[in-house]
Amino acid sequence: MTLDAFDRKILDLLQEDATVPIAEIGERVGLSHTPCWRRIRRLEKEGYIRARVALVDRKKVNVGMTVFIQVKTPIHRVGWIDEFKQAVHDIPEIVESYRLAGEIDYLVRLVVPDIERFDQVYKALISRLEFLDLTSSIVMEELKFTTSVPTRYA
Amino acid sequence: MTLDAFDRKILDLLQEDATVPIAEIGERVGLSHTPCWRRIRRLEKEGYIRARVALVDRKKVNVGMTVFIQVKTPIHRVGWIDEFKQAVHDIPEIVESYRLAGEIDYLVRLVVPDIERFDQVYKALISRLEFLDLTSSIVMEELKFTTSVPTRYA
DNA sequence: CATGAAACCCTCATACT
DNA sequence: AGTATGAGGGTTTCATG
Repeated sequence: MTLDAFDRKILDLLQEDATVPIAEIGERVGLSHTPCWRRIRRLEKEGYIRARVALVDRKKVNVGMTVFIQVKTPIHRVGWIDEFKQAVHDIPEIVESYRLAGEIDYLVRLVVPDIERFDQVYKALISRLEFLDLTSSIVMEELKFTTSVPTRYA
Repeated sequence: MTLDAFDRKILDLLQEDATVPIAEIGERVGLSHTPCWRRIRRLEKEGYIRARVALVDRKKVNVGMTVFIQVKTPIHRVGWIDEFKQAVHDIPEIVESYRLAGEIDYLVRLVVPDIERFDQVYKALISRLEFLDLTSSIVMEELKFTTSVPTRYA
């Protein structure tokens, strides 16, 4: 099933601010409240809207520092990948992790209060399993971070 | 001002699911609804809660592919940084961008439907401004992506 | 799809223990 | 912080055009 222009506009709005009342969403996209509400319910039911969450200000909760870790995996050891996934899942400071094609095997993003705390998390990670290489890159400035995904291809 | 255990629990819950009624949040954290509501209002007022948004399923809206671009900036040209920031801001496929300390100057994450579309965005980017070096890494697997930030340091 | 109008729940506010 | 209470607003549903 495909989305029309109304659906895309609704998603765009809700991705920016999910506190807007349905009636107002309707106004903005050019729909009255009932059909607008039906569309939103459909988008939720069919899984286009994964969740509605509160975004917390990182600096306010004292995790203003972001660090990326580039991971190279040790040569084939059975179970390593599962252990790594488990570690990534367990450590709450890790907010993103991806397996990449190319030189680097995994990329990890984590948020911490400061370098000291980062070092603790880092040590906790390398004590859990072995790595071929870990390269940490400290973030100096966040240019963009949005949870809003383009809907133009939907 | 600092947060207590109640505040942290409330934030943890709202970061995972912001549709839970206040009365239920109160139950879960061990507070009755009025004080719970007061805390949430305070957390919002003081900026701990930045926004409430809908998270859209990337694959459902046809941007299932994620690519990282590692950027090396050309040697000092006035205005380059501002132009780069503007480009990052303008391109909706770019969802994250950071300035790093170390070898790589900037890291960019973007979401697209497929390699062809990525190439279009890539070309659009390099036609806007010059770069010393761009290295793209395609994401094979997303191990973790959460908007939920640890509250243990708050 | 639009309009209008219910019924219901939740939010928000207040007063008091 | 808890309990109680009430007004208001938003959500959800339905009937009608």
